[in-house]
Amino acid sequence: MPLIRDSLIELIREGIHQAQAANVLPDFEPPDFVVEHPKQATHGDYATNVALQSARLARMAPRAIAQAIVEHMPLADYIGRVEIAGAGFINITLAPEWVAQQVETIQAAGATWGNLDIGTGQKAQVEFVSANPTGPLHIGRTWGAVLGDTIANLLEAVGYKVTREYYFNNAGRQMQILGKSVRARYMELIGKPATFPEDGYQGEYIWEIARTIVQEQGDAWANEGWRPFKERAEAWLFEDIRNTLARLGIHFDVWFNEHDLYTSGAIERTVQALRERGYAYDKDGAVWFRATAFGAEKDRVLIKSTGEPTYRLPDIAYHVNKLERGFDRIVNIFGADHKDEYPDVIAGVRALGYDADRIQVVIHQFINLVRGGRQVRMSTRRANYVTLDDLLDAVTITHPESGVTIPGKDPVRFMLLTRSPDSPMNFDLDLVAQQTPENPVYYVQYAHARICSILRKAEEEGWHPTGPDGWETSDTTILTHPAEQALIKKMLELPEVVENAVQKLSPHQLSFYAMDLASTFHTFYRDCRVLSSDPGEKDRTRARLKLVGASRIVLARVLGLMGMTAPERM
RNA sequence: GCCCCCGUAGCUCAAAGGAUAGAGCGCCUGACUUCGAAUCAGUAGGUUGCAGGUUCGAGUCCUGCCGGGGGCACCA
Repeated sequence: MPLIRDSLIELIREGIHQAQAANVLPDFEPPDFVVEHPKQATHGDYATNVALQSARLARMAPRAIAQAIVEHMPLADYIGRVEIAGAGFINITLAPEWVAQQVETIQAAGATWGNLDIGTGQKAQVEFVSANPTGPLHIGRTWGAVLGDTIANLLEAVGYKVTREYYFNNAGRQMQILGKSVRARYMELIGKPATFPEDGYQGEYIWEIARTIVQEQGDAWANEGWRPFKERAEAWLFEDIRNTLARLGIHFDVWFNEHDLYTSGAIERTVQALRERGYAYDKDGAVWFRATAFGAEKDRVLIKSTGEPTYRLPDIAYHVNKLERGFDRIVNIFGADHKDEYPDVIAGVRALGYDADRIQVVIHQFINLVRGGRQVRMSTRRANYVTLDDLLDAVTITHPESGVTIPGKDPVRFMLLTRSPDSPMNFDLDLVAQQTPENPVYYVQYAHARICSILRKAEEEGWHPTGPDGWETSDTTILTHPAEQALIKKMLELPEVVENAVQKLSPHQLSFYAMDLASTFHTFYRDCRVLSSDPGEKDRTRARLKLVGASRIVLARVLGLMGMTAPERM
């Protein structure tokens, strides 16, 4: 079934056509118009500004246009009332009987509720995190991690076959410094003279890696250069990064290694192809990319006069590789520091004749770490950062009474998903430390736990979902109470929220929807007693249990899309 | 100097060019003998950084300015 919103747009377009055919409206091309959920409940469930948008084209008063559209648009079974209001808005209210019946639809869809057929049969790839293995993941990386994983979840929900990919640079100078840093600590541990590199990594983890090597090798590496230390450190850090990401609920399908682009010859082929097409040339001993051919201010160096490629070359080769793997849609999650870089990559891909429109980039701003009211600048090199592991430890809470533990990924993911990626974020460590149960994260989860509690209680009292008289088979058309209707309508919005979030690559809409849904459920809970021992209320109890069951499905689904747990008790 | 993002309630943040700018936290008031009070109902809190412009209509689009962040490499 198409989205109600899209279906309404069709009906309205048809209304315009019919009115034009009847000469009630003059001929004009219907403008782009929106069908949205009005802020005010008295304005119905959906509203459109089509008449206002058409006023100039039709040379008529908006209200008169609205009148003509309303009189000529076909009705559907889900439409209850159509009204003209204000300056010329058309307000549409859903039919209560139809709404009530939709509980059945949601129950039948189960865990697939909210899924759409946008990318069915297509392959998508999301590249995110992609931090170089020079240290543990810090808080600054967390936003990209959560954004990428949630966008991947959303793409899966709309039908794409999704590959989650982590690209890491293990060929550059930073890795060499890492190796030298570890080597220096190692030498110190086995009592050999060593000088720590001036620009070395100062974190405690360098000592840990060195101690690991001492355990494994004793002093056998005393005469080794930095290379084996770099190899061992890289492996150690990857283990660490992988574990940290797993705690966030993130699992990658592909760990793409920059080094492979060299060994496979992809780098060489990329330069060659650019040369052949006239987009690469030699100057001052370096190889340049003709970025100006694609609107850039100046050309960029691909290979330095020292013979080393700049980051641009492997990045272009990598994206060519992605496209050759046949992805229909490629999403990159970058921090704001890469904002001016990716146009070069896109240009490079385009220069080689590939369809760069398949590539989308989500840029997120930086996390501004605040402690004691002051900004903390993060730097891996100077070991001035808060690790994601430490953060996850700090926000994992166990409720003293129930003994239920809510993993740290829940508040972390939720918090990051209440921000638009465009908006810079202040992350106050003092506030994180004094986590309270009043956090909206727990508000949403509490609604789910409360639902589970009702269903448990129902079970105890003999109300079963299946079997003879099971509530899953109940007739829900009696659910006409305003709180029941409001709850069902809110659940019906999920597919639209998913569609919006995918289209705008803005997963933060999920968290606001989740809070809204939880709130609507809590209001229903207050107004509508579910379990009744009155024999005359049997049908109502069964129908409401079906509604509660559907609410659980939708809440769990949203939490799942956000990568959070849906606790049955807390 | 040039380019990009941001500026909305005390704080953290939402808001397809639409109707009276919304949540959460915090403040204040009330509600547990009843399916979970991690809840609910209510109060207070705003010149959407400033000044112009476009539009029937601007937090949203355009111009200028102020403030914060990011970039402007033969670093990644």
